[in-house]
Amino acid sequence: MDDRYAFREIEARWQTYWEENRTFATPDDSDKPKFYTLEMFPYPSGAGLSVGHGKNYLPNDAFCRYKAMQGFNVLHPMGWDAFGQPAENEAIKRGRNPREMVPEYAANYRRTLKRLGASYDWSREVNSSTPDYYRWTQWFFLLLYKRGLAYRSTAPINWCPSCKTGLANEEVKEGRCWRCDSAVEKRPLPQWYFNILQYADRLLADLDLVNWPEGTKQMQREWIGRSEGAEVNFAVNGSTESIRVFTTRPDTLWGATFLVLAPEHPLVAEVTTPEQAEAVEAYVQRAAATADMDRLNAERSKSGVPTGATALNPVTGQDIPIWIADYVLMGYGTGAIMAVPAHDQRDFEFARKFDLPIELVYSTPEGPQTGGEMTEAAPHDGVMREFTPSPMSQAPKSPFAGRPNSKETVRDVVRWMAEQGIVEQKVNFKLRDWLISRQRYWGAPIPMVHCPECGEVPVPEGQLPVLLPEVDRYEPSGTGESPLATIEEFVNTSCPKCGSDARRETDTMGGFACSSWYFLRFVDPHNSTEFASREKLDKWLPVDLYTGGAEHAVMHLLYARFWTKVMYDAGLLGFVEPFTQLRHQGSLLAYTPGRKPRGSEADGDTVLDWIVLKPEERAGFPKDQIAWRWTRMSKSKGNVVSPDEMCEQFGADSLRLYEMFVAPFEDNVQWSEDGIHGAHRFINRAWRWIVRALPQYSAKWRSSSASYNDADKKIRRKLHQTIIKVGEDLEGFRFNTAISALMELVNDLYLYRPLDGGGAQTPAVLSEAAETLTLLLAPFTPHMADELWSRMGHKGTTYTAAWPVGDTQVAAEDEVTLVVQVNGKVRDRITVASDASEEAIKQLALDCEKVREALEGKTVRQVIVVPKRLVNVVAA
RNA sequence: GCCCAGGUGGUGGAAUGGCAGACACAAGGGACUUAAAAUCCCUCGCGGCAACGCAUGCGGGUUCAAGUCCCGCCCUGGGCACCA
Repeated sequence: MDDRYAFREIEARWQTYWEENRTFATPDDSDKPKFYTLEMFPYPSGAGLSVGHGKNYLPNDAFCRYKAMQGFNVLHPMGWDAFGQPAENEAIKRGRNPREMVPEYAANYRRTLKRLGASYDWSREVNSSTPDYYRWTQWFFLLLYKRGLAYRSTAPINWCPSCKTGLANEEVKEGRCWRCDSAVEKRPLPQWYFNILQYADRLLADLDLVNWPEGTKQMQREWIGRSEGAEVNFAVNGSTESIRVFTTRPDTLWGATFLVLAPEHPLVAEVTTPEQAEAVEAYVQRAAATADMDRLNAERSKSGVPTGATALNPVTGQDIPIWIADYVLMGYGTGAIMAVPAHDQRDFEFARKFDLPIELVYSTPEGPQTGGEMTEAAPHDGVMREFTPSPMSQAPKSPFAGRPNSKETVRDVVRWMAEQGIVEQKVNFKLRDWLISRQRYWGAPIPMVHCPECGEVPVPEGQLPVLLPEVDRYEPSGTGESPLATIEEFVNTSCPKCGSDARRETDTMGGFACSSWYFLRFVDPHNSTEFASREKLDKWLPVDLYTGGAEHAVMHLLYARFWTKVMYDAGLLGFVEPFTQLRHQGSLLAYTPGRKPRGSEADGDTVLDWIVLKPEERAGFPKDQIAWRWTRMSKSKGNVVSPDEMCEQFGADSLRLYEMFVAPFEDNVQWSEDGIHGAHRFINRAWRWIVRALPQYSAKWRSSSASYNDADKKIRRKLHQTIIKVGEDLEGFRFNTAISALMELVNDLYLYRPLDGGGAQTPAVLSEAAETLTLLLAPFTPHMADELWSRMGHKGTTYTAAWPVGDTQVAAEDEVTLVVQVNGKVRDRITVASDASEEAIKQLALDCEKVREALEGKTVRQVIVVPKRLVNVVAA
């Protein structure tokens, strides 16, 4: 048909127009209120942008356009998370030099985003791997160093044998590398850390300040893992040493019948008796060899050996044995525990296995009275027994006999024990310091120098950036040193302090350093004297709305919060939380071929039950052994659907509309092309209706003195209801229902005025409807909207047009249809004026023939009238 | 094991405690067409000729009224997992 929407031509035209007119460039000097929104920046890969990215970018783009039309000065930038493991692994896989690959791939992403009609201000584009960017990443490293928040330490770290680098705790998921799923190992290496632990309390408390999904906040709370308790010293018999333990249940100290040290505990060798030395040594060796993943498996049965030593329980005066066991972790608390088998399940299992005494601190009259009668630990039951200190003990008699096993008792006991000097109150966190060193090439070099005279010396700010040298071969070595260590010209330098020969630090920073501040750079991306001017930071930040995947809950989102707080403390920023509101988009899932793992791949206790078949593997793979599954689209799985194909076939507006309509923003979606036909059809339907109305369109419809007939009133009611509904839905990020409201409107418009031009013909109404519909569509299908807007004779684009205002008077229904129920079952319907009185409605309902039939032989007990909804006649 | 989401037609999904299935997709039938595409019309939860009855993972409960609230299960997805 001649009036089909010519999307190829029209989309290209408006994309050119927007570019040439810098439609989306954001001025810094506008009087309008600011709105800063951001999608998590992607790393550019060779597979290009996927329709999966669109599930995040497209709805937020529609939201930006809506905000702009509402009169906000919208900042909507885009950049590239170009440094770090993801980008480097991609380069390795493709045998490319990342230095050349990244700009090429980024250009392809940018091209695709423009093709989707995304409203980014490209003049603010940043790339974290360029020297003018990473100069400031290094500057922030030095800031942390100066503030005592960056330090070097040697400890067993998480090592990915495939990526050949150390990983932060947050980058280990179920014992596997976040990038390649390899089982991580332990390796002792000297590494740089950021002291995020020092900010643990504030990271926890300030979660209350942000509008984030509750689940994500909860994940951060659990990751931080704050735990209040106390530390207790146990004097080792026949030694001057004492063993300090952390416990959250000091009230059960009376039931501590043995101590357990982690195998790595520094006092193990010290306290072990000669008779036990051999067994202990063997156990320590075995524990060191056991993969961390296995050690963390709670299902495993307990193991351990006695050291032969004993310690004094400070409240009972008893000597209790000291054991070592791998269920105690060196990395948490003091690396030693007091075991209370009666009230802790882990200790109970251990005591049973090795026949250690179990002493009850709390008991119930009907429950077990001795440890021997217990079948499991009782952490929360009973009342406290009486404890009389032995003559050996310095401690006074317990005043808590009879108290219930409750939080209040714990609190009171801790206070009392602290007063007695038995314990010291203490808070512990599960959070560990952030390991930032990577033994990899593709990252920001850590700006430190190791001088034989002065020790570690920071590179002076004036010498930044420490440039990443250009190399031919950059693959990780696996030696525990980064490839930079072999580049003499890079390594050899002079000490900034004393001038003697010195070596540069050769590790680079993990990519999460770059992404911990990129949202600041967008406000002043070309500043060469500061990371961003304070004036612009104050104007734009914090980010009002941030969207991205939930998988970053304890990685990027935690790190960025930490850096923000450090910068606040340094007086660089005036806010403590970077992202006021956060939303997570759902993923697009692709139907992906896979196979069962082979024997060697199902290692450890974490069972991988399915492995993706890479496209190259699939060719020769027996068809009947392929197991198909829905998995997230990702370039590593080779199951990416390109938006280019969709734009070619259906147009960007169709793809935009479809990705927003198919499901709620947060939901995962099984990708299929089926639904996009519907979106495409709708666009044509809307286009055709508006185009046919254009001959009668007048931009001056507002001042028309036309009187409205019933059909006019009805369609205007629907129109204004839709304006209100779409606005509300957009505010709530409910793109799918906003679009369905627009579809309803278009369906009604066809009833008002069919394509053949019959039906009602009030030009003012046609004009109002055509114009309003165009503007309501603009956030979703901006190319079509701008084309229609210009055909209506308006200058410029819908991006700068005003969002329609819904008139509640016009939208109000004058009549409503009520459902009439008898005992909850629908029997009839009545139509009444919307302001009808409750009495009148009751009477009408009772007069219905169907109602009278249903009431035959019954007595009406009650009539419930729900305004604008229903009438329920209760009868018996 | 613990913590979060979630379970609604053939499919995606919609429903401030108030008509379950809006809006779409797919399917079937029809119109137009030489034909196809496009477009338009009709049908479309299950059972029943119908009146009606039954239906929101399962079992209870609260309520005049439950997909929605409460209790107990089952299943799926995500996160955490010997953190003392």
